[in-house]
Amino acid sequence: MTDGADYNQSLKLFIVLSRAYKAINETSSKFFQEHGLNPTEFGVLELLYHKGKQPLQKIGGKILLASGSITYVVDKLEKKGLITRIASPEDRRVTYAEISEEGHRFMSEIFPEHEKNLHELMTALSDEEQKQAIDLLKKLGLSIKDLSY
Amino acid sequence: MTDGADYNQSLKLFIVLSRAYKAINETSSKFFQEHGLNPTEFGVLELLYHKGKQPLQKIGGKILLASGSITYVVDKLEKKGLITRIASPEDRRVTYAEISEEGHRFMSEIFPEHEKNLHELMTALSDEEQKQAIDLLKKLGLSIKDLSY
DNA sequence: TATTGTTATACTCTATAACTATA
DNA sequence: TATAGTTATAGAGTATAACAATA
Repeated sequence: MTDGADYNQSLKLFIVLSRAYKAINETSSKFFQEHGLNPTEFGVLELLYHKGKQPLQKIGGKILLASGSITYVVDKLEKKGLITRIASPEDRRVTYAEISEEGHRFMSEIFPEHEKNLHELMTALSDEEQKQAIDLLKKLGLSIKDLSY
Repeated sequence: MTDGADYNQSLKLFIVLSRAYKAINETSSKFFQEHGLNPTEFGVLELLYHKGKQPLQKIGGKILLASGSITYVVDKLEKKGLITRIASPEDRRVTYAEISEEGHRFMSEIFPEHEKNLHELMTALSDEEQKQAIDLLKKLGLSIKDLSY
């Protein structure tokens, strides 16, 4: 195989990867929006739902958002009553965001629905094919992360 | 296998798919930006580079952008000297966007570099694994598109 | 001095609606 | 009437920089 063909195959992989991602993401985003959230807000809420309270700083790191933007997103979620700010007793510079009772109830309802939606979108692939795809994409994603250091 | 486990696997596939896509996309976006373009502008330019001149209307359809937004993007590319507007002789309502000589030179330089970057990002997967990934993702992407009709 | 989070501000991108000109 | 593209406008989301409080 020539290098040219190789390049072409990588481009093709990028294209099908983009299309699959965008198709799924579009569906998910619509779902979030129906529940009054944008993808960033859902991401923060999901983080707090699954990993417990987090310093704002840390949320910014995980969601890749500047500190000023975190304040903006956290404000919005707090105004919706889905999270609360909690001052850290150890370090008074630090503020935690924690999911509220209402937020927890909310996520308990919509997260399984989100999972179900994803499951339905994935039914084109058999169980075994999904496993293969997961392995390949995990390998790919991890290696790229390594490259970017 | 229970339904629960199934759902979990779909979620996992979504997560690794998102991570891989975002990692690649971030790298590509940075590359575009280094050359003065955002991903949308690159997308339009790539379309014109590979498919020849297109009515603005049609560009909007392919890139999924409202007509007012297309005007905005095309304006920017035109100001950069990378494309030109051409009035249609047959239907005077129609305007084509065509890549300029400068735009063509520009793409002849950066597109192969873009491909090379992608190729390097994909080297974690063997030739055979890339083929598998392409098949799986194509299958997935197509089926989701079908679902959304 | 460095770090956390907030505030103020500006910018980019996109959508919408009203419009012009053509068909 | 319908369509293509433009213009004007507004809004969401993000980044940046200056700042206050704390370490």
